[in-house]
Amino acid sequence: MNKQGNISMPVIRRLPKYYRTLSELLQNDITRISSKELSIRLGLTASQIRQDLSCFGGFGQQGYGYKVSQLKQEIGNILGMNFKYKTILLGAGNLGKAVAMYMLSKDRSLSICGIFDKDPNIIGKDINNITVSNIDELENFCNINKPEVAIICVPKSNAAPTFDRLYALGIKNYWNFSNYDFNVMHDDVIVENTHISDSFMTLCYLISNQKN
Amino acid sequence: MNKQGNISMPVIRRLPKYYRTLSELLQNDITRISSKELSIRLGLTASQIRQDLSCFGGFGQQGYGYKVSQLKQEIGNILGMNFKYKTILLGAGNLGKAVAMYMLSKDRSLSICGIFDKDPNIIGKDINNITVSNIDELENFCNINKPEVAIICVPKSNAAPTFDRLYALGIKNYWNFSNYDFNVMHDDVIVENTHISDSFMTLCYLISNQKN
DNA sequence: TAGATTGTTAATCGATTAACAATC
DNA sequence: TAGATTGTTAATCGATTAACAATC
Repeated sequence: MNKQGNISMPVIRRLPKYYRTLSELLQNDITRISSKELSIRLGLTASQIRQDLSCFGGFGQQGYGYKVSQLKQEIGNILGMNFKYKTILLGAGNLGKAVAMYMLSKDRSLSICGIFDKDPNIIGKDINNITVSNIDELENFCNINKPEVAIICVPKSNAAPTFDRLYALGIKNYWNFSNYDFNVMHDDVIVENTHISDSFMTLCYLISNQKN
Repeated sequence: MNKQGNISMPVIRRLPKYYRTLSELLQNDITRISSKELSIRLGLTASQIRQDLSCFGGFGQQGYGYKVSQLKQEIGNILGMNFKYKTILLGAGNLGKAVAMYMLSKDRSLSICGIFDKDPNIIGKDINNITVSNIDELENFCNINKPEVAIICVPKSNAAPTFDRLYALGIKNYWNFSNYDFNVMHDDVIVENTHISDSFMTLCYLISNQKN
C-alpha cells in the first residue's frame, strides 16, 4: 500500500538517509524503533519522521513504533532499489574508477555493462572484470546493448559533447559528476548531479562563516 | 557591503551554482547579465535570483542588470573562496586520489598538506608531489602542523574510528565522503557530507518513479 | 487496563513568487 | 525621455512543527 504521488522533493532527499540508518540499525540487531529514537539518529524531529513516513501509507503500530526490517524494505521499494538498470560509465579516471568500484562492489540497481574512455593508457585496462572500451565504440555498443543510464565522470571540458552524444543515442537518465549542468537544456531528461565542487564551496562557506 | 547573517540554507546551497555559472559566462566574455537571463541558465525564477542576491546587499543596477565579474567576485567572497585552510586527506584509494587531484589541480581554498592511508601498498606513493603517509603518523603530524580541515575518503567501515581520532586531535571541520554520519553526534563540528550512495539512491528513485 | 506511540489535522513558520515603485 | 531592470514589499505557497484522538 502506497499513497505516493504526493511525495515532495524534500522527503525524497531524506529517504536515502532513512535507508542507510535503518540498515545500520538492522546490523546492530535493533528490530524495533520509535519515531522519537529515529529522530535522534537522523537529526530530525519525531513529528517530521511520522509525517514523512505517513505519506507512503504508515507502517507503524501505535504504542509500539516501527519494525526496522519492514520499514527498510518499504523504503527500499519506494527508492526503486530492486530494479536493475543497464548502465554505462564514461570516463575511467580516478573518480570513474571509484564510482565503478562502488557500483560493482555490491548488488546495485545500476549494473554497469560498459566503461568508456578516450585515453589510450586506460583503454583495455580492467576494472572489476569490465574492460575499458574506446569511446569511439560508444555508438556501436549502445545500438546493440541499449543502456538506460549513463554515469558521467569525464572532465568538465569534455562533458558537453559527451552528453550530446549520449542524448542523441536516446539515453535519458544520467548520474553527472562532471560539474557541467546538462539538465537546464532538456526537460525530458533525469539528471542527478553530484557536483563535488559545489560541496567544496559549501564547505568553504560553512567554515568561513561559522560563529565562533 | 554585506547584509549577511540572514542568509538561509537554501540560498547557501544555491551559491555554488551561481558561482559556477558566472565563471562560465565570464569565460564566454559575457560581461553583463539580467536576472531574467540568469534565471534561464540556472533554472530558477528571476524573482528568486533578485531575492537571493539582494540578501547580501544588491550589486545590480536598475535598467542594466549585474556585472558578471563583480557578481562572481562578491559570491566568491561570501563563499570564502579566498581563505586558505590547511587540510589533510584520509584514505588514498580511488576516491581519495580523485579528490586530492581536484583540490591540488587549481589554487583552492583547501590546501592539502598531508595524505594518510593504512595500506602498505599505497603508503609512500606520490599524489601530485605529496607523499602518502602511514596513518600511524597522524597524531604526530597534526600536533606539528595543526591542520584545520580533514577530508574523509576512508571506507565506511573505517570511518567511525578515523573521525574519533581526528576529533580528539581538535579538528572540527570535515568533508565527508564515507557514507557514515558523524555530525549527528557532535554539534561543535562542521561536516559537509558528500554521500555518493545518497545520490545513487535518489537517482534510482527518480528513474523508477518517472511519469512516462 | 494504563502507557506508549502512531497517523493525521491544524497552526506555524519559512521560502518562493508576484507585483511595482524606484531609478539607471 | 522612454525602456529596462533592479530591490523590496506583500501575497502565496509549501514544509515543518505541534497537538491530540485513535489504538496497539
